[in-house]
Amino acid sequence: MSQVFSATKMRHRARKNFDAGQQLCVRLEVKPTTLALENDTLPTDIEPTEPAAKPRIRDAEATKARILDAAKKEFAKNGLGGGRVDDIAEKAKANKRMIYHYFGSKEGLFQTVLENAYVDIRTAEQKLKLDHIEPKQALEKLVRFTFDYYLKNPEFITLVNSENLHRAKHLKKSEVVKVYSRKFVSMVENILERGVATGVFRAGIDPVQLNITIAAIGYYYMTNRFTGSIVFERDLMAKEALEERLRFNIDTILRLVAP
Amino acid sequence: MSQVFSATKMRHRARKNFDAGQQLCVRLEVKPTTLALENDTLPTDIEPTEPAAKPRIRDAEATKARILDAAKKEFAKNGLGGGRVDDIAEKAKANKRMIYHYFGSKEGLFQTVLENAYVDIRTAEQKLKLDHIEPKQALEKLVRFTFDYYLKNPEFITLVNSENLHRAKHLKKSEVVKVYSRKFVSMVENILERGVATGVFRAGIDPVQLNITIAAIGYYYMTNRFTGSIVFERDLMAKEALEERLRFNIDTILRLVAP
DNA sequence: CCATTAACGCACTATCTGGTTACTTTCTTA
DNA sequence: TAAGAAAGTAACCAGATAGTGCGTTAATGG
Repeated sequence: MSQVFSATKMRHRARKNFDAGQQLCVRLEVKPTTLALENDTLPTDIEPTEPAAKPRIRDAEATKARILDAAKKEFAKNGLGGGRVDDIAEKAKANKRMIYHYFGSKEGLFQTVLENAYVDIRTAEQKLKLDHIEPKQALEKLVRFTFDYYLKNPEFITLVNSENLHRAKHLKKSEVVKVYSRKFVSMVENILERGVATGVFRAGIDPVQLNITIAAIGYYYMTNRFTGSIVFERDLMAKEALEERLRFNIDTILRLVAP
Repeated sequence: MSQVFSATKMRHRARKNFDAGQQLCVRLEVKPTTLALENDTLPTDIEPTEPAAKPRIRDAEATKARILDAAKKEFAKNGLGGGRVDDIAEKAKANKRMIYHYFGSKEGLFQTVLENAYVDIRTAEQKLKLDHIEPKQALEKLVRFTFDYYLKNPEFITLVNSENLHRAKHLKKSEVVKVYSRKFVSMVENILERGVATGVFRAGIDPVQLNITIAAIGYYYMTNRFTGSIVFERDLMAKEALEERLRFNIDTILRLVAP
């Protein structure tokens, strides 16, 4: 009857196996985890899931990181509105209070997650060092990278979609993102200029429009992979389908910039 | 003190200006709308928003339509998870009970809204009669239509995004959508074939890939109009920006299919 | 004109959910 | 090593929120 659970587990149970009118009583019987051993003689049917007094180590940075990671997954899966703070805390193996301590609110947490996501992709793009590669190859590499990045980081797409549903109110506040974006645009601008000079690209192409198009042909394919697979009656995520799409995308962009 | 509200309004007030422990008493004093005039001498400060005993007309189809319209707006604005059934009922000037009567559940309502959205765009596409136009012009017309449709019906985009967040579980159940989609793909296929025959298009282009690309370059621009305006530091929704983007898109597609 | 049916509406519930209060425990440093 | 700061925790709450039971009212058809 009086099995000992960790307090967290208990709360979880109380929520799932809800028995109207009793939940409060059950909760109040529970003692904090660390005090559990103060009770008098314990029954023998206790499972020793918690070997001894676990020497809990404190690490603010690690906890923050775990929360951010869990939040990224949760928001990516369910959006900002559908994401649950309780679930994030549980997945991060952190107390919900910590989330409010470090990030202030659910929206504050979302903003940090989103900001990090943008910094991540922009950083990865800078690492490509496209300025040092021949223009045509640089462009192909960028198309390939963009497609692969969306493929391997589908959370990025879902987070951005969520943010657009909220009219970019969180991103507006971020100054870092603007700095990174400027660098990115000028990178593509540089490729175009070099290509025009060599005569491999035609002149007069707006780097922003080109950027948008490169992102679009990959982004749309990924974000609509579920409805797309139904509408077009083929598995858009099959290996061959992905390879075919990437080839098509590279072809599209190279034809677009060709003289 | 004893102002007369419609029962619906009253409920709304009770929720916003919540005063714990009193809401029930307030509610119970309220009489149904049609009985409001049975009360004794009315105070003079009543605004005659409801002229007399309104002869409420019954129309199942009209009510359903109002619910669907309100639901489309609500789901488009807040997603499936963020959309509120109470708000839909209020906006539709219908009772929440009717939503469950006609659509079974929140998800059932969403599914109907989504299905209608797909049927709407596919119907509009069929009306273009692209089979009877010269291939090059047909393709340009399709690119233009797609872009304009997204521009004028932003709900379509948000609904599709929401559906993809839920891995297309609702669309999977819809047979109508598949039939309409098939027609659409074969329409583009026909344009391509005719163009190849005339020699204005190159051979070997997959109509599905072309379709995806045409959709992508418009869809991405619209769905990311908020974050995009920040990242690229220009108002993507300004008149000139929209015109420039459309020109760029037409150019992209025509260069893609050119021999 | 009456009775059946279908449209409509109110009050209510079980449960969830973001956020907070009021602590305890561990770490750091003076 | 004492004491303050920082990290961590459980319990709790007010206000939503999807969904329902059951009664009322208008249309319909015999």
